[in-house]
Amino acid sequence: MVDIFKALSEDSRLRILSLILEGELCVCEIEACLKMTQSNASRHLTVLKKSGILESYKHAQWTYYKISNGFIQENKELWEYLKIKLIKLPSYLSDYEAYQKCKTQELCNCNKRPH
Amino acid sequence: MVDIFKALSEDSRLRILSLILEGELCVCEIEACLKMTQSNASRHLTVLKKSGILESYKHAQWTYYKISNGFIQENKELWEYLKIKLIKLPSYLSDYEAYQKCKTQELCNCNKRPH
DNA sequence: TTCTTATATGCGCATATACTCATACTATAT
DNA sequence: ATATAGTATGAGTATATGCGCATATAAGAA
Repeated sequence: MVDIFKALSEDSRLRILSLILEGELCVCEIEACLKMTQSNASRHLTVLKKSGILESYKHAQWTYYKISNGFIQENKELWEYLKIKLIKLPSYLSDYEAYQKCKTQELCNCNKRPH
Repeated sequence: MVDIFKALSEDSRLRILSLILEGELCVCEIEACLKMTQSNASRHLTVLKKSGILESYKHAQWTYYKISNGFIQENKELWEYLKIKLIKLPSYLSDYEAYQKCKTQELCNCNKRPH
């Protein structure tokens, strides 16, 4: 329980989650949308994964992160809370715009994703 | 949002909350039930209050802390989550026993509380 | 093979957090 | 006024966390 809250108690990680609500993302997309360094993006995603909130799979060079089904099932109320509150973050509007741009610009080639 | 999660990302503070679910408590009760130093108890309660999760009132020498109504109203889903999960903490059983003992032993005179 | 791309991680630094001890503050009791 | 009880907070210390930089690893492309 503490691990989940620790993972959630950082601005950058909440911003990451607010975008992952829209669907799975790879590290380079986070890096581009949220303008953070690659190592920083990777570390935050690792924290979120270790807490059980995210899960990941690899395809080619890319690691795709998405919300863990197990997390949703075991933390229904918290998940509902996050869905409501994350899109109300002050950063969300501009982050979501950047996310839309990323999608059209295909900054990395990760749109080759299997799903 | 981050402030709430930061306040929740510490074991002692979750234990404090698990007891405050039962009703309001003063600092010396936390101190006695959870066997922490007075300053430690006070600081954790201050963190929880600053995050908006707890509110407090003073009566005589005592400061009583309880869940903030505003917090409950503005964070319904999170509050539901906490009510379910806090009593499942590994520490809860023995903490709750200590809490019961405190109540009967009247360790401090704070049972003179107005409510 | 060698080069490129995407990701993960070791290291060092700066800052944040939690703890203890001592002390200040506040309200009551004598 | 002085003593006592409950609480809050400053100072110092130890640990945790987040960051950038450099590098390692892994998978594809040329």
